[in-house]
Amino acid sequence: MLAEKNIAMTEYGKTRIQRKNQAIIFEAALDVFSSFGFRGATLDQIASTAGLSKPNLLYYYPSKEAIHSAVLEKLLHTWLAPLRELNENGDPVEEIMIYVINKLHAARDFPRESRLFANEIVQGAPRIKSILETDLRHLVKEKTQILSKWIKQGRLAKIDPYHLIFSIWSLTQHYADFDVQVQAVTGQATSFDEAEVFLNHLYRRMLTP
Amino acid sequence: MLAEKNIAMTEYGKTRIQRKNQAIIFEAALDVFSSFGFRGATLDQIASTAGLSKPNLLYYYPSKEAIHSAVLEKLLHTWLAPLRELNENGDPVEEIMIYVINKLHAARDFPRESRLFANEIVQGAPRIKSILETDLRHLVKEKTQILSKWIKQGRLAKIDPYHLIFSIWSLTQHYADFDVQVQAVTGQATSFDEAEVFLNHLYRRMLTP
DNA sequence: AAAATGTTTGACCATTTGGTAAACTTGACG
DNA sequence: CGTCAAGTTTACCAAATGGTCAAACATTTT
Repeated sequence: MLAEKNIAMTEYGKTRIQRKNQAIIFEAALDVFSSFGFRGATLDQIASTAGLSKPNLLYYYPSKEAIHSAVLEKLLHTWLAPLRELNENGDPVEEIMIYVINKLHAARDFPRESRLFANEIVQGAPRIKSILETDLRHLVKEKTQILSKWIKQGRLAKIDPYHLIFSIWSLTQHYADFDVQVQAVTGQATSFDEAEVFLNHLYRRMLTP
Repeated sequence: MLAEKNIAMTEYGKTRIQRKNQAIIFEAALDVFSSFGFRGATLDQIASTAGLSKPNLLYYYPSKEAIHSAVLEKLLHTWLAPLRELNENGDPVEEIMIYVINKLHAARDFPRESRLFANEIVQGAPRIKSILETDLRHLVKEKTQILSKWIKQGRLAKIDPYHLIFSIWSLTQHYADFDVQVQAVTGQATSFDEAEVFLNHLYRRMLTP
């Protein structure tokens, strides 16, 4: 019955205490997994970050894997939201700029989420490969078709739509994932305002037909 | 005397066997560390990849840390080489294009090195932060001054030189570090030729004054 | 060939780590 | 208030892991 309960709880907590502790664990896990990757993170670390005991963690989630999956899955959804909003009926360059800036702000506001992702993918995405190959792939395909249409209509410069999307992911997430490097090189806290100016210049120049 | 010997050997092997085995270990360690990160990698894994026993590994390197450091340090040197070649006396746009393409080819030809780096930095660069803050920082500063000069001379579009360099790192290494994602989304092996066309378009458009 | 030096291995150790069992405490509720 | 379920903790376990060591095995030197 423990198992059933835990599976059920993964999606929606039931009691007040369950809700609270699951949120706490979720936060702690995000913190630790994003800093150290799956194998680098330990249950003790997550437990102590959450202010709970290790067996107590395992009362709410059946295993380390389960915690990681829970965090990762919830993330995927919100992480892809900005791309979903790319609107066929808007102005091509402006629509893409909105997407770029949204992604940049996501990197600024949710760096842990970005790094969790980066950790997973750099190591071969063992736990989310299948999702990338289905959900993400379909979403991207859908959006590249819009981009291709715009290009055919002469409203967008002739560029490879897939590589355009990759470039947006890469350039925006870089400010979260490689933040240490950016800070080490500039000697200051990362300026997302500067980044915004830069990306604005880059994409307008590149995309205008 | 073991310790002394090992330290000395780290840089240049002495006997024939030392040279051979150190090269083998180095390769194996690069393989394993780049796939799983520092904590995700195990000595047993490295040993079996190298075709040696674990104690035998530790005969050549005093610790897991030491192996990792050795690999990482040797890498840093070659990894930064392309940027060093940015030549003040060349044509601005062409010089940058050469750098971009060199970096792209490095990502294509040395993906393990790129991923090792990515793993390290995503997790806060605990082992190379100091190098980033000194060597890398100085090198980048030097090169941004060249870029700034070119901009002032009107030979390059007005963009932030630091962010230009970040963008090059980000866009090129993306094809190595996030290769799984690229392949999952496109459904094919990553086409570096397409990437080259894309980056060529992007940077020429962006940089031409 | 003997001695000296270099290389490899099997057996072992201490610590860490994911996970469990059972006792104990707390809270919900009639 | 008393009972029962929910929640928490203490003590523990087995496997994995980084690392040691002395003995065995090779290779080179004399």
